Amino acid sequence: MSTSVNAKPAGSAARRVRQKEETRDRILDAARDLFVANGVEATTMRAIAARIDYTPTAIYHHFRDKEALIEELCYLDFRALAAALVRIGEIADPLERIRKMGWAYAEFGFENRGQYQFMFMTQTSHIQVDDSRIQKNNPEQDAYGFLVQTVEEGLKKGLFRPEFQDEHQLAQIFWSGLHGLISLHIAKADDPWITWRDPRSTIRLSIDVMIRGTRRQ
Amino acid sequence: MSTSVNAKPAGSAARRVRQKEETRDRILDAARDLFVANGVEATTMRAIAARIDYTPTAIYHHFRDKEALIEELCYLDFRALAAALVRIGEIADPLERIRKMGWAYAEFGFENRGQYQFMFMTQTSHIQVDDSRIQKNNPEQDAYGFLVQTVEEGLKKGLFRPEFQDEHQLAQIFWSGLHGLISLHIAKADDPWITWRDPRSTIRLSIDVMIRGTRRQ
DNA sequence: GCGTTAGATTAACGCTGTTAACCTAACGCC
DNA sequence: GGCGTTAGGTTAACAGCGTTAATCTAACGC
Repeated sequence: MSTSVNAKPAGSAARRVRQKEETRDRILDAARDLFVANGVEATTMRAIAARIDYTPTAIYHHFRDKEALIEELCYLDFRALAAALVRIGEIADPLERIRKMGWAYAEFGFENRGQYQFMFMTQTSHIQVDDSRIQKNNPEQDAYGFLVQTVEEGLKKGLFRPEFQDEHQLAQIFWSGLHGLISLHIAKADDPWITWRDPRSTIRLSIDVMIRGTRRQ
Repeated sequence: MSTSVNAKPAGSAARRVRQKEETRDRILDAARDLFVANGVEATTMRAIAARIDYTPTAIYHHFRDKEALIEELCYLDFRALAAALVRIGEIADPLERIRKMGWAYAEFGFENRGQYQFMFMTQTSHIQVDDSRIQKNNPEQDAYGFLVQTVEEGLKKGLFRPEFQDEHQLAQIFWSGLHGLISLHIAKADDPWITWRDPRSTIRLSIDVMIRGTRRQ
């Protein structure tokens, strides 16, 4: 995954700016690699710096502190997730769209365990992506808003059983059903206590269960 | 929640043993309080020691290191969870038992957010409760085993749709449906991005969805 | 050519988990 | 009853952590 969102600026003396952005991106790439490999907590600023042959202090010229670095990666990953879901928006039937979204969401989680972990499995009460950076309800940027919209469409078409009235509550049921399996699989994958089945097969069944359990008749 | 599992030993010169156990329990109680209040990572050995007026080094006479201390609390909490579920075992109908177990499980999670977090939401690939300490499949000690047994009973009675054959896979669907909501609520409770609904109400609906989605006809 | 600027470095601070060395009170034993 | 042994506790210290103040230096605009 490329770290930079926009193209680099070109120009005569604006090379400085470009070089600074390149350094910034190298920091982000190194941080992502180490976060994914060893976890956020276990990754030190010194290790990130060493990987790109800088001193730890250099990072602080690009990011306020370690938390700001994590936050920036979160922001990029939330956009990447939304981008992975967005072409599914073309599917007309809301239920079928939910099915495909769920599948794509789970795939993102299993393929990007490290990112998934610090996007959804760590307490982020203060690490919050600035509202101004991700446009709420824009499907290209806000995956949760996209799901809520799809559920709302299904509600309007009367596809769900009458006890479901609230698009947020219903979206949260779908979301957490998938998140539960993905996150348990990430946290407890190596735990011999649990006899794990193939997670993708369980995800498929789980989506079926949730759609069958919520749709009208 | 009491930390000690067994009664203290009584006797003439075995007071030493009893006193050591009392200190050990005070360490565990202090650690639990701080873990729950501030999280595992943010809680320092020095803070735990200070809370009971010992030096940090004293803890190391009772626990190998911080990880062993966490592991001990995990062990106690897994037993506490299983104990909270065990009287539900009396309910005859497996589906109704699953419903009640789910409800009790979620209640445990919402009421013990700190414990829940380090029981199910943190990577425990090395922190593993010794197999010899919790008896697998004993409902009083192994909550997951209890769920699998209940699902298995339902499978034998033909209560589930034919595509569900595997008691582990089905148990994992039920478990992760609840875990998803509990863990998202713990990790993202303060995130203004998500419009949260009352979690207990969503849990009730979610259990209904999963039972309706899996039961025969 | 020169003052200014900004990315990078060196050195250090306070904090963390952990350990070696020691201290001391209570034990079993003669 | 005195004594070596034991074990829970302390003091002091180590290496490594995130972070920061002071400094160095190379390139910029004028």
